[in-house]
Amino acid sequence: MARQRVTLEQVAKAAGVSRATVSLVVRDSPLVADETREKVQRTMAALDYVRDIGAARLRSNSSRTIGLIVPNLVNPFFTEFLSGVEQVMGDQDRVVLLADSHDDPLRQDAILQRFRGHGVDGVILCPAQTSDPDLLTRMRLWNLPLVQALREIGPGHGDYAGADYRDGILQALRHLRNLGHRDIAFLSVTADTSARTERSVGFAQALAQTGTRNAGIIEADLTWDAAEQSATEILATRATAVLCFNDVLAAGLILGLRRAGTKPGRDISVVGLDDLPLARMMHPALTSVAVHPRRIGNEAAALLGRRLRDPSIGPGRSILPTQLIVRDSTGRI
Amino acid sequence: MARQRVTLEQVAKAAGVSRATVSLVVRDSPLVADETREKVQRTMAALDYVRDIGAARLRSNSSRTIGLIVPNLVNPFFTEFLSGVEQVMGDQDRVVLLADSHDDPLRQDAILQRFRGHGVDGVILCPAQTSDPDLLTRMRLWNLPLVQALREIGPGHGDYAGADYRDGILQALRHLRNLGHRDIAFLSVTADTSARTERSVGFAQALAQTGTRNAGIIEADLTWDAAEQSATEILATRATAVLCFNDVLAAGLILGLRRAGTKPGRDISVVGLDDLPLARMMHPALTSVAVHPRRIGNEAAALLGRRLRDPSIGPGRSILPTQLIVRDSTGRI
DNA sequence: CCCGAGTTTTAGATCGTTCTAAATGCGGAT
DNA sequence: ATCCGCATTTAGAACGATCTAAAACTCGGG
Repeated sequence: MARQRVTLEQVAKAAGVSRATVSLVVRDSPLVADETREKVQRTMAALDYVRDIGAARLRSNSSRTIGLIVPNLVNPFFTEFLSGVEQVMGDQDRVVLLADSHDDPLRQDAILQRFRGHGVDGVILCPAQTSDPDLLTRMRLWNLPLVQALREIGPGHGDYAGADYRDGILQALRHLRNLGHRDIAFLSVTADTSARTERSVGFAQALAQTGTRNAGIIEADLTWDAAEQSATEILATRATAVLCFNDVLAAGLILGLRRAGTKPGRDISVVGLDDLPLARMMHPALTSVAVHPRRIGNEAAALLGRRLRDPSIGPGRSILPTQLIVRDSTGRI
Repeated sequence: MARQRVTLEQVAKAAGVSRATVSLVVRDSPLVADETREKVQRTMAALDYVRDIGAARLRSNSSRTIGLIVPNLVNPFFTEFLSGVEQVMGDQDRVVLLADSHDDPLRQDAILQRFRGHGVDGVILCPAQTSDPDLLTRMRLWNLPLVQALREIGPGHGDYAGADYRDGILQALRHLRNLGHRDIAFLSVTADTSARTERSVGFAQALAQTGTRNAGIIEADLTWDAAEQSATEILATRATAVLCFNDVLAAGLILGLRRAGTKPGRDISVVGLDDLPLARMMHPALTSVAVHPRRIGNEAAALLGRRLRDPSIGPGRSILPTQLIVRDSTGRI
C-alpha cells in the first residue's frame, strides 16, 4: 500500500543535481549540458520516473489533455470520427477525455464543467441538438478553446470541421436524375441540428439544380425501427427515389421496404448519406455519399492543435469533399 | 489572456471565511454549519467557481479519472463496450481517458505510461494481442488498479468482465445440430488473443457435447475483405454450416458466399458471434449469439468502481450470459 | 464565572511540478 | 589580478487544492 510515486526530487537526489535541472531535462530544454542530460536520463530510466502531468499543469497551464463530446456513441459514424480524433491526438502525445452527451444540452453542460475542472486545454464538440447559441460566448469567457465538428451552433464562425454535404447531395440527385427519376422524397430526422438544416437546404437546392421535384419530406427518429416504419409513409408518396438523412435511416428504410414487398433498387431507389461500412453489407448494397468521418476527426484534431499552438490565429474551417458511391440500391426507373 | 481562474482563495475571501471551510463545502463535508454552507455555495455559484481536480488530486490522490484502452475503435463491438463504460463512469462523476492500442503491445505500453503520467485512478484494459503477461505484475508494482475486459492476459485472476462465449457457442451448435447439421467449420481469426482461444476451445467442446464433427478451421484477418475471400476455402470443406469468430467475419463471409453463387441460409448455414446491430440488416439476416457488449462495459466500470472504493477486496469476475438469436442465415440441411 | 465537551472554523504545511531571478564556473580579454 | 560574457545550474516562490492539528466558539452544569 506504500505510496511509491517517484518524484523529480528523488531523481535529482539520485543524480546529484537540483530539481530544476531535472525539470529542464524532462522538458528537453537546450539549456542543460549534454553530459548532465545523459546522466539524468539514465537515473530517470533506472528509477522508472513518470512525470506527473497534473502537477505540471498546475504551474504551467498546459495539461496535454483535450475533451471530446459526441452526441452518440452507438452510431458508427461518430465512432469513426472519434477514432480519427484519437489518432491525431495520440500522435501529439495528448490524451482524449471522452464523453457522450446523448444529444442532451443539459448533460452537455455538465460534461463541459467536468472537463473544465479537469483543466483540459481545449474541446472538440459535436454539439447536442438545440444547444444554446449562448454556449459559444460562455466558452469564450471561460477561455476554453473550441473546435466544432460535424454540427455547428449558430452561424458559422470559429473553428469547424465538417463535410461538404450539399455537394454530396447534389451528386446523389444528379445520379438519380440520370437514372430517370423525377420525384424524389427526403427521409429526414426529427432531431433539430445544423446537420439537419444543412441537408434539408442541400436537398432543396439540389432539386432546383437538377430540375427534379420534391415528392415529400418524411421525418423519423434516428433509429432503425423508426426508419423501418416510415416505409409505409414513403410508399404513400409518389416518389420513385428517396434520399435519406444518413445510412442508419437508409438501412432501416430498406428493411421496411422489403418487408412491404417492394424491391429496393428496382421498384424504388434509395440513397444514403455517410457511406458507413455497413452500406456494402446490406442487400441490396446501399448507394451512398462517402463522407469519411475519420478524416473529419483528423481535421478537427489538427484544427485544435493549431489553435492551442497559436490562440490568436484566425478561425479555420475545414470542409472535406464528399463522393457518391454507386451500388445496387439505385436503379433506372 | 487574463488569468481568470476562480480559486478557493477568492471564494473564501468573497464569502468571508477561510480556504479550508470552502474546501469542506466543496467536498460536502458534514462538519460545516448549514448557514455557512449556504453562504459559501451562493458565492461559489455567483463567481462561477470550478474546482480544479488536478490540484485536488495532487494532495488527495484521487483524480476521478480512469483510463480505457481498446484494441480497435472501428469494430462496433468495442464502441458499444466503450459506451457502456462511459455511461457508468459518467454517472459516478468520473471522466474517461480513451485510447486505441491498435492491438499493438508497444503502443499499449506507451498509452499506459501516458495514463500513469495523468494520474488515472485505475485502468480498464482490453489487452492487445500477445500482450506480455509480465504487464500484470508491472501494473501491480505501479499500484495501478486494473480491470480486464473481453480479453484477458494469462490465467484468469484479478478483476475481469466478459461474456460466456462457451455457452453461446454451445447454444449455436445445438441449434445447428437440431437443424440437421453434422459437419461444422469454424472461421477464426489470425490475431492471437484470449478471445480466440476461448472461442476455439468452446468450439471443440461444443462439438463433443453435441456430437457434431469439425469440418475444418479456417483463419482470416479481422476484416470484411479477408472474410469475403475465405468463402472459397470454406466451400472447399464439406461443412454444411459455419460458426464465425464474430459478426464482422460472418458478414464478410456471407458476402463472399453470395458472390460465389451459394445461398447462405439455404445451401449453407452461417452463425455469427456478438450480434452486432448490423446482424439484423444483412441479407439473409444473421443468426448470431448476443453478447451485449454495452452491459459488459457497465460491468467492467462497476468492477473498477468497487476496486477503487476498497482496494483490498477479492477479485471480481463477471461473466455475462449469452443468448442465441435465430434469424435467416441458418436453415434445415 | 469557569470548565469541559461538542461543534465549527482556521492557519500552515504539503502534494510534484515549473518559473523567476540569481548564483556559479569558466575562459579570454583587459 | 580583474572583469566580462557565456553557458549551466539552482534556491525558493508559485500553482490550487487537501490535510492535520489546533483554535475559536457555544452551551449547559457546577
